[in-house]
Amino acid sequence: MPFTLATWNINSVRLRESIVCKLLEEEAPDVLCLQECKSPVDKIPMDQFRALGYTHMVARGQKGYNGVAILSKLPLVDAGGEDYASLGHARHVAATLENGVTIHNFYVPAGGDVPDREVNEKFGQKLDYLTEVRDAFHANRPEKSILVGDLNIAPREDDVWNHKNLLKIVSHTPIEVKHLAETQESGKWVDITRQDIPEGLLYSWWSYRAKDWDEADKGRRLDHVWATSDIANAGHGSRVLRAARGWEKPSDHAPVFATFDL
DNA sequence: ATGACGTATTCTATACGA
Repeated sequence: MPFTLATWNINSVRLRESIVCKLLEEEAPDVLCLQECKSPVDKIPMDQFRALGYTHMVARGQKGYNGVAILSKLPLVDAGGEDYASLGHARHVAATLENGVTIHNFYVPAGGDVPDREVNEKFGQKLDYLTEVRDAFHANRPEKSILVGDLNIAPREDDVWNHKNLLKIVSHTPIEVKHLAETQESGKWVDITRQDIPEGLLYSWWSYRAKDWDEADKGRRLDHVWATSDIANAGHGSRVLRAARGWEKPSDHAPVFATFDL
């Protein structure tokens, strides 16, 4: 049975409960992975989501920051959440579907402003986080798995509005791209979005600070859908719901979708 | 080059986002 999955950095699930419901009603993915819920798990507004058919949730949360959740119409089994780099943050959760597919939902650290770990501890934490994830996949090679989330790195030249201008901007520096590539390689992950849409500019995030985000279009592709190579050929139908960036009181991220025939 | 905006908590200021 094919299923459709979406990943969305929601930037407060409680403040944006209404647009989460709008997405669930209008697009009806089978599974929705959220990042930056900024809420303890027990304060996520599950009743509204449940009423729309999303009766299953696996989540990790904390007060104020971070937080990841997997909402689903399909039954889920909690497959754990790891505190990579021992930051004490809720940035990862995994769940397994009845078809045996495990979904990993990540919110990788943003990394601060200065791309130098000697002067900016957060940048080092971002690199260390990716290194720990890389080593975990190397030690235990995933199979039948999907990895989604806000990875906070736009790896390709056509994942950003201006490659040259962003080479020294956190999210597009060569060392971050290298760390992300090593993490991808260690799990034999296939970038499903770029498998489906191999060419051309593609973004999933636009800053709140632009006067007209749509007109300026200074975006970055920070949100990703990967799958292990054994199921990558089942992935198709990738798209970014750019319109959601223009909804009322939007997140600065747009949802990214993919469908898997499994 | 800078600053632009938005959210949550510590709440009329600060930390964080990228």
